[in-house]
Amino acid sequence: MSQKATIHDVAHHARVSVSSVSRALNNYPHVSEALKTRVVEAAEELDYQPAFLAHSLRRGETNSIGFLVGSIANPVISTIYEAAAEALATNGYAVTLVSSRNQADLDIACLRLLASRQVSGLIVSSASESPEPSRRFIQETNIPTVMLDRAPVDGERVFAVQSDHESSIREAVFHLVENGHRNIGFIGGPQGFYPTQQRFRAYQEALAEARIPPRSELVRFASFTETDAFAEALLLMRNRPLPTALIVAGNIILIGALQALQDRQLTVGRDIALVACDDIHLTQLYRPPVTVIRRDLNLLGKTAARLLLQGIANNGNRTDRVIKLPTQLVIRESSDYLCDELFIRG
Amino acid sequence: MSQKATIHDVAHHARVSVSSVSRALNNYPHVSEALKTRVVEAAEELDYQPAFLAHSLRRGETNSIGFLVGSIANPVISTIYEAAAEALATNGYAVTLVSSRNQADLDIACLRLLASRQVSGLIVSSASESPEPSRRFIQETNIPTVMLDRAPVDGERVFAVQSDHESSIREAVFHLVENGHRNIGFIGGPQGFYPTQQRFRAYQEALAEARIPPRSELVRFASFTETDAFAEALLLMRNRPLPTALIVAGNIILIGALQALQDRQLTVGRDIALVACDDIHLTQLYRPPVTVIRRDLNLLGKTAARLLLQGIANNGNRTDRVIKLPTQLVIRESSDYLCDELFIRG
DNA sequence: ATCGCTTTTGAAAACGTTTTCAGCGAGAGA
DNA sequence: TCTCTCGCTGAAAACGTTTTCAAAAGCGAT
Repeated sequence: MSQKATIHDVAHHARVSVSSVSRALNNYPHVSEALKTRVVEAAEELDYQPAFLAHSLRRGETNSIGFLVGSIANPVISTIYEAAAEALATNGYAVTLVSSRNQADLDIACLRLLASRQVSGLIVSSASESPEPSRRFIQETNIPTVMLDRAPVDGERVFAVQSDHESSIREAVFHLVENGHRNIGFIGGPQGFYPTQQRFRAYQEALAEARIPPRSELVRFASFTETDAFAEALLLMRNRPLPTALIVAGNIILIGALQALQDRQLTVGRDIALVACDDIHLTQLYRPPVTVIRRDLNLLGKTAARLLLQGIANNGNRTDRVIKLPTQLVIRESSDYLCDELFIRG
Repeated sequence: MSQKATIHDVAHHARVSVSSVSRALNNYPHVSEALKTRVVEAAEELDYQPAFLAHSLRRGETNSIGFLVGSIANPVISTIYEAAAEALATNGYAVTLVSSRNQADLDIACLRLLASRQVSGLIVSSASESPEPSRRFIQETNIPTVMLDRAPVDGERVFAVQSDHESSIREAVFHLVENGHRNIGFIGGPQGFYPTQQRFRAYQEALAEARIPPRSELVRFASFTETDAFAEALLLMRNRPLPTALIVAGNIILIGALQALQDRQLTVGRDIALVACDDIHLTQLYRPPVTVIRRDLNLLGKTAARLLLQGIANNGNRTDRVIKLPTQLVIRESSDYLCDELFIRG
């Protein structure tokens, strides 16, 4: 009673063999009612809990999945994590979380760690700009994997769940153009970062469609730190022409951008229109409230978990490989006004 | 090469016994240089990685620690997590994170899950209001545990790292009193929640010291959701007298409180002075910037990791049981003005 | 009664390590 | 030369399960 009871103790207590105990407790066929009840009673009496390690070693499956993030301090990621982890937990999986601290070169080490722990599946939301080694690793290790907001890797059992950044960015650009803006700035994350690529491309295409010539002085890319975003935003504000509107592609970037705007004494919603990505608390509470491209982070996490569980169960059969979830432009005061230049030009 | 190489393969390749391979790779004494180099070469050639499960099963130690949180979407917790996890990772530990979703009754299930995974240590930052079963469980399971901002449990190897909420709350109260406030409100988390208790007690004591009679109409407690905090804050604002200053004990609570203030058309820094806990991005970017009780979350996480590692290594020897980290009142515009009533009274 | 089939059970192998135990040389002391 | 120690190595046990294999038991049909 003081130490952990093993399956042998249960077998001894119930006066049966260990194999019978295992069968009885795992609901195998061909085990008599009498034996089963005796075993269950004995197990309860001894408070028997199967040893996870021995179980997994023999079974070759750990019932745990690895979650790789760039930083869990990012509220978007932590929300997705929370949703995915809940879904996974209800299916009996524990999740071990590792953070690469937004350092691309640490990604591969984190993946190796998780693989060496023999996780049954992988959810990857790392921040690598040039994920070649990681991609190859995932590919050849063949652990069922779902990538969050990344281009899917070629591989038997690699899935992806993405957000439809493009359509909402386009919508945002048109919204700004309609309000008279022609100098629309863009600050994104690292250029190799998939969501940044998607958003930037949509931004460019929408501008072209609106017959507004692109100006490189109006776009900047930052790393994942708010200090860097702050610096890049300041640089953007030093250029001429000054943007009358700004699309900020990322919630950490938004922090830096807002700092920069305050630093330059620019009033959001009057001097400059602002559109941000992801509806975090800050965007709602900021004065004026900031226009935002919203997505259902909860759904994103749940979908990732579902896809992964399917991938684990289906054992490589063909299912949907990548799912793209919708986004939604929520217009708030930060951008809901007519640009001065509209009148100047008009 | 296609499948994983086992220690037997290495032994065969190097023409030695498996036991020698194990000894050579684990730097045991009494192994000749010649044999060692041969083994190491063979291991590298086969890209041998010890099977985690077998290793842990035999060794009786998983080199992984469990982290229980109420919600990882709370930015304070995720920051602490990030710091602790980094320190643990550099010491060779992986951490499996489980969230009780702020439901006290789920705490015990989460702990059981982690215990069944045979974690080597535990960091607990759950939100249980009445953690009796959890406390008992931790106590009797005797896994080295550090509790974050909780009253330490009695147990051989249970530690705690806390923050000195009291002194800064006192300081905050005196700061508000000096500025002429006498109706100082307080909104906290659940009453059984340790940090709330500490903060509320300090609030009461400071008021008493300033010879301001306590008024129950000025204090409210909320759960961990911002919607509940919003509701409680609204209730507080319906009472009379209206507070001229408000201490908000928690970052999630702050969200709800700010929503309520905006809802009631009260301008922070003019109609009402605001002091919040924990310096998140929002508090710096809000206009006016909000006065805050800051603590070094990074240090908190690192300290927890250090304490836990000591607890695991020392095997129950006496070390510091609880460490209390300093906090710091950072006065910003949200409270840095004189209260109107000062003049009315004066 | 014997045979064949099905259900039920136990013994033992297997998972991949670490650790214990014993054996084998070689050199030292008697 | 014989023993004793000491450094090194291999065989095998152990960790706690699951799974395979074989055997026993029950049972209807020949």
